[in-house]
Amino acid sequence: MNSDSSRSANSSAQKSKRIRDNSSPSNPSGGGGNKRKRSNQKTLGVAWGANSISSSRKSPFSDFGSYMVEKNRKLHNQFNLDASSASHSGVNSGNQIFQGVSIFVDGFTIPSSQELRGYMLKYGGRFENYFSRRSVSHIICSNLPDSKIKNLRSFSRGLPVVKPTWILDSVASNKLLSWVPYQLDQLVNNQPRLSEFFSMKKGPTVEKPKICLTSEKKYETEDSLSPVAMNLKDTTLSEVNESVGYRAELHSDSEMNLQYNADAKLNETSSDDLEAAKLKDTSISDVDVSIEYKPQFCGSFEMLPQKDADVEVQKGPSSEKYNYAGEEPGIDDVGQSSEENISSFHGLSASTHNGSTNSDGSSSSMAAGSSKLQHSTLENPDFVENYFKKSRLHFIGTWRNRYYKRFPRLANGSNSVTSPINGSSHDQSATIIHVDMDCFFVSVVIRNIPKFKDRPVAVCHSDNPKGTAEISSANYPARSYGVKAGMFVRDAKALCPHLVIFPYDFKSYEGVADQFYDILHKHCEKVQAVSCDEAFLDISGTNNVDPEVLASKIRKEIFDTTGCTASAGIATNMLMARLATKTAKPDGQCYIPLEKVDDYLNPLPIKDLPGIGHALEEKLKKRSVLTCSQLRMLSKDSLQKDFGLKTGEMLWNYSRGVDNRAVGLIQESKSIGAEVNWGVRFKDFKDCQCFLLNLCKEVSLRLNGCGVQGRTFTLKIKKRRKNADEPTKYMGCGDCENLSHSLTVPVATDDLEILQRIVKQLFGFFVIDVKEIRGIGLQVSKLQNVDISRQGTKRNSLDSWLSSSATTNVENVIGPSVKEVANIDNEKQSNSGTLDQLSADPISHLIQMENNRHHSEALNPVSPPPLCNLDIGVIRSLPPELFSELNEIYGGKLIDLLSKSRDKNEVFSSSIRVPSQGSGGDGLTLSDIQGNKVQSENKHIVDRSPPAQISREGLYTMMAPISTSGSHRIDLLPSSLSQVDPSVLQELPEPLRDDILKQLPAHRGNELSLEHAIKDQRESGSGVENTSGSVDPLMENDLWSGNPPLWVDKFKASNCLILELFAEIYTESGLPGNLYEILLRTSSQSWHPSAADSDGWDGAIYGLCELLKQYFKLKIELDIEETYVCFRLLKRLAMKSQLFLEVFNIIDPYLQGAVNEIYGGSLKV
DNA sequence: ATCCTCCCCTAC
DNA sequence: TAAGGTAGGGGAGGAT
Ligand SMILES: Nc1ccn([C@H]2C[C@H](O)[C@@H](COP(=O)(O)OP(=O)(O)OP(=O)(O)O)O2)c(=O)n1
Ligand SMILES: [Mg+2]
Ligand SMILES: [Mg+2]
Repeated sequence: MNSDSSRSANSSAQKSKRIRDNSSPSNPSGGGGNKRKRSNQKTLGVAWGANSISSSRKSPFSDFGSYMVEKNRKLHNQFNLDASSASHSGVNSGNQIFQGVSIFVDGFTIPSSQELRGYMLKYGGRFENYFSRRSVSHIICSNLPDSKIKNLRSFSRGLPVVKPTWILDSVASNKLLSWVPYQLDQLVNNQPRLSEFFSMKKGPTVEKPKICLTSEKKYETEDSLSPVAMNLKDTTLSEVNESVGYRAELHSDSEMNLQYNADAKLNETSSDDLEAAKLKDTSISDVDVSIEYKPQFCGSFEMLPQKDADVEVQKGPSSEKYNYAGEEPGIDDVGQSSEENISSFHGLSASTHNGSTNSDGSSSSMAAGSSKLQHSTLENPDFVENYFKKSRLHFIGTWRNRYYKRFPRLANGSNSVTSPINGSSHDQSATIIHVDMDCFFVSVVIRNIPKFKDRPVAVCHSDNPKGTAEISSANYPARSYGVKAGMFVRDAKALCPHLVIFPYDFKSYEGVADQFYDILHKHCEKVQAVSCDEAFLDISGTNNVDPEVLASKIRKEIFDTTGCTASAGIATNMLMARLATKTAKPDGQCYIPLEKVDDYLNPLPIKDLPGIGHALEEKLKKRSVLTCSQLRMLSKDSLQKDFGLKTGEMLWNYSRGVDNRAVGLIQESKSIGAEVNWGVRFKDFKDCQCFLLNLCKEVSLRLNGCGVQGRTFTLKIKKRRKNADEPTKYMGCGDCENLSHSLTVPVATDDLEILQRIVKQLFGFFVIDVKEIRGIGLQVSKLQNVDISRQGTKRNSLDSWLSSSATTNVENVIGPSVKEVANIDNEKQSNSGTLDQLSADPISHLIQMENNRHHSEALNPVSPPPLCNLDIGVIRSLPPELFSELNEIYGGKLIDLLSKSRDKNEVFSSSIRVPSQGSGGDGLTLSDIQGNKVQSENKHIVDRSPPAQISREGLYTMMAPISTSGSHRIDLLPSSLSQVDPSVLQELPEPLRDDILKQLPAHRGNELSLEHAIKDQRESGSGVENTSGSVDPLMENDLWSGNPPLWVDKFKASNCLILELFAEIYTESGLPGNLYEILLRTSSQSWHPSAADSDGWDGAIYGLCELLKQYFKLKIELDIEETYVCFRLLKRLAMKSQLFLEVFNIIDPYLQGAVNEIYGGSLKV
């Protein structure tokens, strides 16, 4: 038995309908019941998530989570160790050669940074693991690549870059030598660095095949629904008779004449009745279609409102394939000539086709048995382009888009479903009409050839009695032979040798569908389109209309206008109306009043309920549920347990005739895609690439046509199942595994090139031999309107740093903050100016000014802050271009400011360590301590390992989520308030200090020591040493050291996205010391009393954001942990599609490259 | 809890 | 020969 029965409803012998292609005879669990078997072959696709496969990968970071744990543990230990040793030996005993010197070791050095660190520590200097202009006085490095030198220049202006021998020589001579002779000359060693890992060409692939194998094995044993088991069931007509007989009772008398009786239906003699009915209807041709409803045939859904786009689209490769619209849908172009050769497919084809879709010229030219691959993707580069033109499923699948184009007002217009319809949906007095054309495709193609109406007719591509072309639609005489849609033509012919086959006529379908909907809209406001031949009408409000009369009227008008019959069902909800239609067919109508619902449903086979397909039917059959009455026996709970919450409820409701859906809503589409699962055969990767390109073009055009862009891209691949037979169906896909991977990028796009890049990346996620590919699809979701997304990018420039969420009014957040800062500045100015650090951000102001320039109507004009309010550190760290621009704005005074400030660095570093000369004792901030304790092992990894050790894979793995189980999180923060730099605390505004102490009622006693420490700090500046020795466990609970620290909650409640995310990330895995340092420093620095700011937190937020900006920008090169944090932050921003670009645009270019690569190159165009 | 990914199911 | 597309709903299981 061939397992490839896919979606074709095959011959009566293979009645098994389509389970899954792969259904094999022996899985008792049934097709749908299979537990989820995920392919294990996902690889980079889960880079952003799921560490599930990390164990199967070999990389230095294969287990980043435990790595972090271990590292943090070490940090802690070392912290304690060094803290104590520093107070004893380090500070007191050693020669303070390097007093005031704070070095940052960049890149590989001889001696190692470890050794250098040792020297610094021993001789009174400082060693920074992270570069910060504020804390570092000298950069030590042996060699750096060109690009790095350039970077260094731009933002470390003024800082000496010195060779490590300076340290050694100084130690040797026991005094601090001038660093000048040791300045790094322009040598470049081109040492491989982290940044190069990012650009490495080849991703890791070695192990994928292995993974793949296991997944295949899995699949071997799975599935296996027996197609044999479930057959023959519905070939019998008895069922039908039964239900038909039953439904006769339900018919309201008035419609009896239009009814197509069950007996007749199943009877050869039925054609007479049919003819009679038809004639009857035809005779009543008094209803004329008003002109205004004449179809416009603008069918092509890819047409854009804008001209340019339109033109562009028309030029596209597939510009015409969707144009199903013809000049006249009319009852005109009949195939009179074909009347003689009733059964001649080609004869009819010739007349009906009349040059519409055709392109037969090419196909007939082949003739030569140039192989059956003629129509495959092989040897046919235009395959994609041509394929859809001839696909019926494509036609009906895309019809809705064209419909929406015709009636755009329905999208948000009066049809809104909200209150009135919702009300009526639960209202048992609602009245719903469902209308569906009878055997639509057949009806249309024979609508003007009466003599075929009582003969068995089907629409199909092929008349070949041995062919595997599918029947699209069969008329009712044909159905009496058992011919059904989806069946292979050879099976249909076997059942009904005289079956007449007509070719497709998509243009006419389109035209008739337009007429159909014009009529519906004329009679009812609330029309919900289901498909090109089917719709729901909600006529609940209209009191004076008899639903049955209305339905009758509509049907008659449809027939008069189109020459095709329609059937209608009337009931109190959509479910019952639809069931009624089925009963009514063909050419009839049926009303099921509320009180008849139960009687109607009880004997109804569950398969007849919409929503129950083959899978559910089989599952239920196993529970001996065949009819609705049997289904009712099951409790809702058990249904929900077995089938899921929603599905269970649906089953429970439907079996009782309950359906709460409301008619009318056109929801904006959630996804757009294109796929081809026929004729797909590749001999090599090149074929595949070409196909993917065409698919991308197609999708890009469709996105364009709909005026949307998307962020999530899903590539679907049908892969020939192992050991699967050749497909039964000619050029079919046969028995396949369905695989998919998706990628969500930060910025919505519809751009072909970007699409290609994304798809290329996605394709790489699969591990697959292209020869095994039987189908490919690309779907785009997370759609956004194109003008909205454009707006978004425009709006996103500056302010969003402080905006918290999409729903937050930017002005509410920004406005006050900016203002507040201004206030703060003023206050400080009037105060003493001792610390005016960080008050304003030149970058923001620059951008703001830009905005003002371009949009004179700028809401919040802000003039550049007074010179004295500028943060020198920030100014200095600006890239040269920005600096000079800003300098211009300030009339060249910035340069002066810079040179002046060099002498008095203290101004903006009172709470931070002072690079030179630290104010007396150079009080250790907590983060200093921390920083010094940080082992440089990460630096080693970054700077010294051969590139191969940090593969891209390692990077991805690193970014994978870390287990959040509590034990994995190690607090990087100091364990006690007493470890906090007193100077920091000193600067805290009263409210906060009070707040802190209030939070620690049990620790009141420490107030004294706190005060004491502060006092000490004031006098001698060596507070830390004094206090750090006496670690007080009672102080555990303060703002910085709680568990989680208080600041985490504060951040989470800060209404500032970035802070929230940082808090999240911290909660999951801790933060690198340097980031923590920034948090700490910022919180204290930007703390300013303000009337509008009850607890000062807003100031901290603002300050932190500013600092983060610097952080991202200043970083010479992030070490692994920092990279990790940055990635996690970026990933979250990308997911939320907020602030991503703002951050991305200012991060280190290397990092940008890496991120861009992760997003398939969708970022830098 | 809520989201996301990777499916499966359903309908035309 | 033959054109097995499209989109939404939803579930399982994992990440957050
Ligand atoms: N497997 C299928 C199902 C449907 N269609 C197309 C042809 C149908 O004519 C049209 C409408 O589908 P219906 O389910 O409404 O079927 P018909 O209109 O053909 O018959 P019925 O009288 O049962 O509505 O969609 C198709 O090509 N392949
Ligand atoms: Mg129909
Ligand atoms: Mg239909």
